[in-house]
Amino acid sequence: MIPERSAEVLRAIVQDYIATREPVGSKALVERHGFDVSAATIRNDMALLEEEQLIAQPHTSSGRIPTDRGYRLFVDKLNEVKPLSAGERAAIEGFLTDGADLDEVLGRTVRLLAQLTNQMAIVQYPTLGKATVRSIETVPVTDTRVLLILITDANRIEQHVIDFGVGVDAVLLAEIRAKLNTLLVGSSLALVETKLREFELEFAPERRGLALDFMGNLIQLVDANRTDKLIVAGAANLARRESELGPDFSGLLDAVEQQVVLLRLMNELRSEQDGVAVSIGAENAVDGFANTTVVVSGYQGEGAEAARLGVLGPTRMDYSTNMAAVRAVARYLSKLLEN
Amino acid sequence: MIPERSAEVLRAIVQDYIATREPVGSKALVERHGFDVSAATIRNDMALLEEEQLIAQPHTSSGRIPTDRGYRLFVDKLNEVKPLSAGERAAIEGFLTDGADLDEVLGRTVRLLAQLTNQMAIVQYPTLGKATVRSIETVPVTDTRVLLILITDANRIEQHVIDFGVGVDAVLLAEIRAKLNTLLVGSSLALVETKLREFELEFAPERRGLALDFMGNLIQLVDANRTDKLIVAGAANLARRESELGPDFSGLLDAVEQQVVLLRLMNELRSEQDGVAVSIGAENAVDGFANTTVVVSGYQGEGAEAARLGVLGPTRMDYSTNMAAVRAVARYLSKLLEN
DNA sequence: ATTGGCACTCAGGACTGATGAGTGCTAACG
DNA sequence: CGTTAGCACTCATCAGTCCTGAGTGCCAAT
Repeated sequence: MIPERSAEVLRAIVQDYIATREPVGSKALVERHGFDVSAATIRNDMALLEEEQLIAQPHTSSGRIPTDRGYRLFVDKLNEVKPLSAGERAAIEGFLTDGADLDEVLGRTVRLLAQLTNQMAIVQYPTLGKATVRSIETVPVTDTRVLLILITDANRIEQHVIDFGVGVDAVLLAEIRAKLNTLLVGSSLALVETKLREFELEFAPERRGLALDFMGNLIQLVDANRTDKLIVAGAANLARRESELGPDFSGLLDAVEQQVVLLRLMNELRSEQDGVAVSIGAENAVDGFANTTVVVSGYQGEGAEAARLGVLGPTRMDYSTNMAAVRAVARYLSKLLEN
Repeated sequence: MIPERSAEVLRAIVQDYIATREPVGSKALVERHGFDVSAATIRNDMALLEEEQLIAQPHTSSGRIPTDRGYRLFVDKLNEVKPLSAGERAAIEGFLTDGADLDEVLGRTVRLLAQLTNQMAIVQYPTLGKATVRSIETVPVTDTRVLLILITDANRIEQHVIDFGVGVDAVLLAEIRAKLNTLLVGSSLALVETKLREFELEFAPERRGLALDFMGNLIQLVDANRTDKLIVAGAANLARRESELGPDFSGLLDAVEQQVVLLRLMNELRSEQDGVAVSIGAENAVDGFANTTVVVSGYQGEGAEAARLGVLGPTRMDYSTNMAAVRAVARYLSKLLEN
């Protein structure tokens, strides 16, 4: 176990390093943090911390910086998530007013989070695995094309244009739609595909072409709903601190654009205390993320499964502020979506 | 007027500079480009080019680099847009297969363009000023919410959830919808707002609340359509060449995220020869874009007004390849959208 | 108009020594 | 035993110096 004062020293090192972006030495530590011991004593503590691999020296004759493990201990044990300032609370409430449109709400959320933390913000769309079908609608677009609309009880609406290639018999289409509604309304999205597979045979052969086309597209639509989707804001914030992000900054941007790595990262993080999870540096276990930290929290929409939101920045970030902001925004968003 | 050989020298300088990213000197020029004159002669030509502000010296004793004006002359007069390689053509055709969904097609397009040019790619959604209303549909979502759908003859579909706050009378809603369809089908989007304003009074006072709400949302939907919208891909390509983009790279990313500056930039560019327009460095007249070049071309969707697509990169870019790629992708996309 | 020759400029690399922040260790202290 | 003062040591950083070589501009000769 690490003695009380040594832990205090670690906390001081992390705080100073985050503030100044310079390795911090024993003398500066005593001066700036009012320790009642001499610099030499602090040095002994630092030797201990170094043995535990919580801090490291960039060069032999330089001060110390926290390691990933050091940040981890700081986040887990030493860091008190400070409450947001009144201004920040006001910003959240002002920004996240109600709006019927999910896209719009999430778009505002992600920009708010980026602005609040000065990091890159990420919001994952609610996954719909547990949502159920409320209704299936069709709207003719041209004589060969039909807009297929899927409405779920999570108030989410997905649509897709089907191009049948040939002229569509409106009556037949209406019949198919009615049958599918009867079959599917109220059932969970996860079950739609199996139900449809069983249902195929109920159509007379001469109608089957159209029906199959229809159902194929419906399955796609459901799948599209289950595929996770991210929106991102504040790439510029990342660029501004590029030097702290290691050599492969463009690879990072690539990963963000591809989304797949980010999704994995967010989904692997199970939130611990306070609903906020943090993954630091090498813990990310992804190429190019060695110098980045991801702060994530979950949020819930009505009916929808939990999804996640968070920020991404250099390991040398302000953990207090960012964790507080992520937590607060996640809560507000959950509240907002419940209406 | 600039003599034949001097122009040739400028072309050689631009090509070498783009290839090597180093200032190019007279001797290297003679060696690599088979000029039949001595280095001293080339130096005289360079002195002339410098007088015309087409090239400049970073340091007194260094080779020359092209100025914005130099690039401009190169693009206008000296550059032959080279045809795409067979592989590139294949990539375009393979990538841009048909798909009924506009979002999807444009998304694929922008990624393709980013990959083809190794720059950041931008695609503007087709503006709908000249499109006409094909139909207006409504789909109930909950008892207080209705999905409003606007379908235009440009095969574009926009939808928005209206939250009436109170329970909706389905019959009344259907009536309103029918009336609006009668009124608006076939009329251009630009006229929708005026027509609606005149129409307001035709509803009996007790029905007016619902109708006004409905019509207000419809106007918003049309407006949303006229507001230009961009999608972007390949930010990582930009980051990879950050050093060439001047000091304020993060400002650039900011501008891209805000979109408004980019939109202005794209819309100000009127394409000249070959349908491809180029704006170089200071010509952009926007803060932070001093070291970037924007290559833009227009494309047309059926019925829709021309929109634009292009790439953004450092002034020191491969103009031939990028102009060719932008032109080719714009053409393919136009062809694709006509179906 | 072109060319060879030549003096000149200057960025960049290599080397130097001084500075100072910061360290680890040891011996003394309470 | 924890703490402290003292001290020798390390090493990044900075400024200064010198050197080299690529590249130039100009001039007189062709």
